[in-house]
Amino acid sequence: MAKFRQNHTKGDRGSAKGAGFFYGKLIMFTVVLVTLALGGAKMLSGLSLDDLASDGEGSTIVNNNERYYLPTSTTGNIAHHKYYSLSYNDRHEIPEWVAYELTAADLKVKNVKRHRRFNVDTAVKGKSASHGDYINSGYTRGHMAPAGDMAFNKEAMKETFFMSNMAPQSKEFNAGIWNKLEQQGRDWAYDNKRLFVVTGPVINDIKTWIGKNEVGVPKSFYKIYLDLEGSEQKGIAFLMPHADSKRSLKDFAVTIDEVEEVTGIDFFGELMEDDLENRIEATINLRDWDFN
DNA sequence: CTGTGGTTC
DNA sequence: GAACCACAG
Repeated sequence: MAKFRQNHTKGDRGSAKGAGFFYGKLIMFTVVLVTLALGGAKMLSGLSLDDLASDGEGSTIVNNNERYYLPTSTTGNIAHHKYYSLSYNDRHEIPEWVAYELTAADLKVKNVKRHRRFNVDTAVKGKSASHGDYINSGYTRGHMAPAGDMAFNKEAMKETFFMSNMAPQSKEFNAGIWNKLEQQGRDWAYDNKRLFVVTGPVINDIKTWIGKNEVGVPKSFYKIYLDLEGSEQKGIAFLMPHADSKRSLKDFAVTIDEVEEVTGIDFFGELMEDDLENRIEATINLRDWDFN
């Protein structure tokens, strides 16, 4: 558990320019240090984050000035932004996962106005979807890291409007049950003080492509909430068909293991002790989560 | 909250 | 381009 959060403070964030190099070095250093500390006897000097990720080792990131262990990447195309990290699939031009922390403290901050402009994410490699790909496609740009989760800070919200954070969603789904799930997550973060959130489309199940850049339209989406702060450490996952529904969110709850099987991603392999990981990932404890 | 389009400067 | 209002779910 102590491995989840490190002793960084919110005040010592690097300035915008030049921070990338510093963080790059810092991340590489911490990856090596932590991996060795975890008992890995491998020679890791010189390995980059992407090497580790594509080796299925997971990775770490200084995000919100705290260090997190991230899911494995099937593409090795990881981008670390100031307020979230993502693994990008440039074939379909959508992320395979977007990960960040969601805290009660952030949710208490007065909301900033919704950002409008969508920007190409220069931190990911390969093709990017454009604004135009979504226009008149019948699909809206669905945030994986929701703007509503990053409303504590103008810059954080702006980051959620990177095209790399988008996946095509029908407006009914986006504003419907998906929105409901996001709101439920904010309520849980408020109650549990701090959640770790991983969200994405199911990449290997694309139903069609839109726009000149042929952006993949997923058949389903997942979202995982992990709570390591409370007395009862717990996790819950949701797997949702890409269609609006009037059913209860409970009907879409699955184990983290199930999402891992469907996506081929190892979400918390480096995050927890094996026995804790196994218990949390194999179990759905609906009673531990207070549904609205 | 999730999105959209249109207008103004 | 950014800021603003208005609309729909």
